[in-house]
Amino acid sequence: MPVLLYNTMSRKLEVFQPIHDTEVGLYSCGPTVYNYAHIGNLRTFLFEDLLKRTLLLSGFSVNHVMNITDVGHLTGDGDDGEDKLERMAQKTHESVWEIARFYTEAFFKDYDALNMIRPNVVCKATDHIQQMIDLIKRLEAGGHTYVSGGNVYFSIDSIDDYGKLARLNLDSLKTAVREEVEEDGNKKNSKDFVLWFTKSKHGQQAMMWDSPWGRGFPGWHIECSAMSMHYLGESFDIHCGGIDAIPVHHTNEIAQSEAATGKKWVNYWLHGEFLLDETGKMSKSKGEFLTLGLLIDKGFDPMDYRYFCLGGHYRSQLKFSFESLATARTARKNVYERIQNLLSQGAKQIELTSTAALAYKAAFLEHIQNDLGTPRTLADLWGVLKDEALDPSEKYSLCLFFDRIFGLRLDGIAAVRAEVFPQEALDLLARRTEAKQARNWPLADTLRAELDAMGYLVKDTPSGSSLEKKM
RNA sequence: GGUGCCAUACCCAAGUGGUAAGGGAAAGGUCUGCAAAACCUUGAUGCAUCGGUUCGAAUCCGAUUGGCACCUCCA
Repeated sequence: MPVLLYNTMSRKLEVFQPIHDTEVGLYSCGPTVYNYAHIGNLRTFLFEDLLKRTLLLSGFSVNHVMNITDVGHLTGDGDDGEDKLERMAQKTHESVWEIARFYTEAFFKDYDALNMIRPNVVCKATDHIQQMIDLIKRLEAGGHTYVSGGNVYFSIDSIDDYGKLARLNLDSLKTAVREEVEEDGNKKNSKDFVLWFTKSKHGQQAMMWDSPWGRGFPGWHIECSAMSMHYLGESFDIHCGGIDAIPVHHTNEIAQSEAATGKKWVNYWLHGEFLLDETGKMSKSKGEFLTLGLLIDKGFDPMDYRYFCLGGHYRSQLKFSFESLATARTARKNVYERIQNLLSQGAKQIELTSTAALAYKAAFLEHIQNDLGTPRTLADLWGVLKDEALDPSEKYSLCLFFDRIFGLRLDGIAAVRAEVFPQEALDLLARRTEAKQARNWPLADTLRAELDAMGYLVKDTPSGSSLEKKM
């Protein structure tokens, strides 16, 4: 079955066809490691994980490359831009290397907690300075660069299709420079961008390398071009990232990559939409800094956030609130409980053969392969769980199949809750049962309240009373 | 100022021409000493407003209103 993906370049749904048969080259713009990732950042990585899982389930092999931006990510695009890592280093009095390392580790901790499949290659910008210098040399040889004020710039007027991804209207952009943004007087065209810095107004950079243009550091955009081509070749299949990368970062990547090779660089561009909070766009500087760690501190499981993201389509803005997250948590727990019940009924993983089960599987594939229709597949999941015509093993097996996309760790659910209750709680429960038998309702209710205060829920069933740990 | 996106029930959210997925919340019921839990049932005659195209529109076109994003580091 074909996989349909929305390509930002064409603004259309396209049938996905890799360059090499069934092998897919996938590059995703990784994190900037000067701070924790917030849950909006993580949403984009979740979308990429879903994409990768969909390709894998569809029979492709995926070579996934992700970069770590540990240098050159400036707060501004002019030659006076300050490096985010440098600024954080000044604030915390740690070295930029320590900061980058710390937040890289923190990033992958979140990555694993959200059950995302790790990339095949994780590459740090600082390990690939030579590839960047080589690429700049090629651009220089091709007449696409100029040196001004000590920095090497890419000249967008040296190519004729600048801005094709974002469909930029260059004339109107030139006149729309905002007042508070200081113009970089070194640029011939205001949309030109820096490939190599040797000058920065903001003191000494800790990270500097020798280059043909002097000791300095690379611009942000060149890193993705250099590393993606290094690992995936001069033309590859998919490049993805957040929607904000379209007008500047990806636009500049395309310009320099295609100017250097003279070839079409990437065939499919996929972008994830933003997660919004109550005030609009989520940012690290405004309002509550929402990290996965904060969610966990508030009692949520990373899978709650994963389920929450599954509920919205990746190309739509999604509104985050703790209320919505709690909704997702309840829903997710209900799924887990139903699966637990299936296991209690003796459900096992089997090969699906019935017409009904195969129909569910086919519908699921159709939905996920249609531009990652995760909200629809969640509905498929509920349809399966509630369908009386399916037997427990069929339901369970379908759930596990679906989970190859969902990644909700449904395969880790055990048949019975292996919970051990403290003797104190069991004693209280026993006393309550006695009280009930003696029809001493006030005492029974008091004991129930005590257990509740201890964090245990009492469940009365026809076969007796039992405890459950409150979640 | 320029560009683009969106507007679906109490909330979140699918659905791009054929008569409104799903989840949560809520209500009712069964059960219960009473609760909780569990299980069952119920939900938009309508998809911001107005007009148009069509046999037929939430879905296409136009206008209006409202919200958001990007153009500046940002996932």
